[in-house]
Amino acid sequence: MKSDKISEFTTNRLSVYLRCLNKLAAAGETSISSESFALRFDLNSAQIRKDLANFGDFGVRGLGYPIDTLRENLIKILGLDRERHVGIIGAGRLGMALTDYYGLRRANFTVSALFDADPGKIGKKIGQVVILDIKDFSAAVKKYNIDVAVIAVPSSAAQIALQMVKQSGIKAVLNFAPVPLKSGPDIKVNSIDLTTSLENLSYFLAKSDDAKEG
Amino acid sequence: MKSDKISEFTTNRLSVYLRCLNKLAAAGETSISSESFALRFDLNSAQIRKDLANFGDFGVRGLGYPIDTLRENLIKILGLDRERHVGIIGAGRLGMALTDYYGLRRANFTVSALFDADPGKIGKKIGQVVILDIKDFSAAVKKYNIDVAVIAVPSSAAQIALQMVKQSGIKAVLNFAPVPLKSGPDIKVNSIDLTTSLENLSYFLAKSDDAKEG
DNA sequence: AACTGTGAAGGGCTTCACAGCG
DNA sequence: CGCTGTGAAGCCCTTCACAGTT
Repeated sequence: MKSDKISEFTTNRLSVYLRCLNKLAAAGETSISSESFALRFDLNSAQIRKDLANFGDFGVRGLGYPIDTLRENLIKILGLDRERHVGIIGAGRLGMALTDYYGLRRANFTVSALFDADPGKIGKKIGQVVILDIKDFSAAVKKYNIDVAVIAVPSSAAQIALQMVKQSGIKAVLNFAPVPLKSGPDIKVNSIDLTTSLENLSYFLAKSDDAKEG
Repeated sequence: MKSDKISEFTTNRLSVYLRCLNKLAAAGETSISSESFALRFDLNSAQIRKDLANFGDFGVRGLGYPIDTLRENLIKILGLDRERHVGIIGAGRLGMALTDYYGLRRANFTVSALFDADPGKIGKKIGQVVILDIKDFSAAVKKYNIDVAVIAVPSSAAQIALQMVKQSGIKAVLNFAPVPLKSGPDIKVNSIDLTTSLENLSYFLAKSDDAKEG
């Protein structure tokens, strides 16, 4: 184990590995080789061995990786063994859809509150989760021990929302607004940019069109 | 202009550039240098010049890039000048939220239909968009000229959905199911993996926790 | 003088290939 | 013999540095 500086490519793959291991465990499998594991993704087996070797010697030469202990190790490495509290900023369609998104629960993330500026929304509930006034954000962060913020507001409001998040002391942010945010050090902002994904598909299709036409 | 093989890193940045240019144009700016453009993202100016130089000599030495013509060029390059028709598979919360997501319209994508297997949903409408029986998918693809599919079904159904999409002849897919899909050549599958993004945040927080504890 | 376009250098992620262990 | 763990090679993306253009 020599975890210097782990790349995001690596940790993202660990997340994928874990989901696959969960399935294998449920199917009663007890061990797997890097080679047959790699076949389940579009990966080279050395990639998998290297990824895992960053965190420990989990494998057994001649046999492969024991599934149960590898699962437990990945859960610890990814921090999925502790509960996280999430505050979602923006109670639009996206914010509401995320509120009872099962993937959050599976990652041990609990949505503690939704926030919005619209007086017509404040006080309403999405399932168990209440919509609070955005003005009470900092207070709610302390009250509910919120450690992850989700930015689900229009692009024009995203930078201000991030500013508020930073001031509240939160260190981890998931951003859905399709704008480059100035974050700064010591805080992690993961952006999910639907617009870029769509335009990337558009580029691919346009390229194919052009190839056909000449 | 020597567009051999353009990397996805490049096209994704082009998408971000374009959005910024739209803002600049709306603000009445007429030209911008790669250096001051780079400051708006976390990028090196050479990166921007190289990205653009893949597609043409859009700049003017001594002056920078004219905003209007660069915008028009990026729109053409990304294929945003032609309308695309989208079919969304899965009329759950996510599918419905996407149906009237403004980002789709902005990229010149029109949602033609939603598809679901639940008889209780079939026939209902989300705004202007009707929910069709998934069994009629291939017919609807032809009828509406659908060229982009969005997979918004549970993980367990995602691979089957993709199979159906392939058989219908669609070449571009946006997948929200957090599973590695076997796609094959000649078809482009962009996955948006919320689970990985969340677990990546979890990893970051766990690492910080550990650093504090020793 | 200002700024683009680009060959060359640099840096990082992936793949190869094999030593070493069970 | 099978499979892991890993140094070295390969490959690709980014950054540097500067010649060339207006």
